[in-house]
Amino acid sequence: MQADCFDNALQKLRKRGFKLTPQRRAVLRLFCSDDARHLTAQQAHDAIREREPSIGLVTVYRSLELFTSVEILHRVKFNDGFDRYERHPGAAGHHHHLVCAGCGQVVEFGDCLIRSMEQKLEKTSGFCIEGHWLELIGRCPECRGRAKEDN
Amino acid sequence: MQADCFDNALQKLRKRGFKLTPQRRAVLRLFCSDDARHLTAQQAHDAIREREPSIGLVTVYRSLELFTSVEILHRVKFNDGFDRYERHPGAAGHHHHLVCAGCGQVVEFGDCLIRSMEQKLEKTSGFCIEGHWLELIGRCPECRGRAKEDN
DNA sequence: TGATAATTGAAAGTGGTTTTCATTTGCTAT
DNA sequence: ATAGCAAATGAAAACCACTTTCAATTATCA
Repeated sequence: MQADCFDNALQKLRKRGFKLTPQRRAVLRLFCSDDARHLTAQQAHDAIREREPSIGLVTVYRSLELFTSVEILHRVKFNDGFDRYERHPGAAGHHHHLVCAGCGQVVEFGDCLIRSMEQKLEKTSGFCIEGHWLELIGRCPECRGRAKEDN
Repeated sequence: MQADCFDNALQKLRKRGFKLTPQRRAVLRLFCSDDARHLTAQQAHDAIREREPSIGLVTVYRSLELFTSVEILHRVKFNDGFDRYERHPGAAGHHHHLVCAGCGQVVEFGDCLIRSMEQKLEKTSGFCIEGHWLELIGRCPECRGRAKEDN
């Protein structure tokens, strides 16, 4: 749990006139904890209910939407149909995701090689490129080991 | 309409024991036409109904699913929530999509720069990378012009 | 401390896609 | 040709992640 993360977010909400409810604090607390990464709304709801059993899934959805709109969180549309949320990376934190096809764990990586591809493409297509979306799918070391055993 | 495309697909279905119904022929005919690219199920249904008014949307979905499973078509999960289908690119035809944020038109491009990124990442992460998914979002020349006029 | 507008939770709604089920239809063996 | 049968179709209902509605609650401020 990073205290700055939590306090900065609270201040951001207060400054914009949003109410600081226990439910919103609970969602913030979760995403400011060190191990909360790439959570789906359902996963976040499950985690929060351990401390706050009465919180509704709908409220989690609404909090995630609100926090995304004020750039406290960042919404990532994964190809499995579940949106995921992570702390907003800020100006310098652009990255992509490597997802394990076996266990679903997610590893982040930078986008060092995409910019040059975009520049080439802008010349050949005439498009002005505004953003990109990259996801790699693979198998983590543990799941590769397990696959070998199964054979 | 490319005759080989159509005939090859029919033969593939027959070989695997699937029935050659008028509905399946109609879906194949559409996707073997030269201008059919990146169609959603709804778009395909609309197009097919002009010649085959009685075909149901459900049957189109089922045909697209079947053709994807036997690698006649390729399903692309776009971030706008609509799956799109295109002719299966075969061994050498791997590519990605550049989507115009204004009009939605789609341009394909090769993936020349991704392999080297993947190799680097396999070393640092220990993952065995099995696939990737890349979509660029931009604005085509026409939509850029229109945006200027509006200002 | 009370007024009030925002927030919450439960239930209902959305929209793309899939499943169910009764009917129809290609295909194969006669 | 044609009967028999499994596979395919169409319509309606179900699915499922997510969003909206609405009445009840609550954080904030005068």
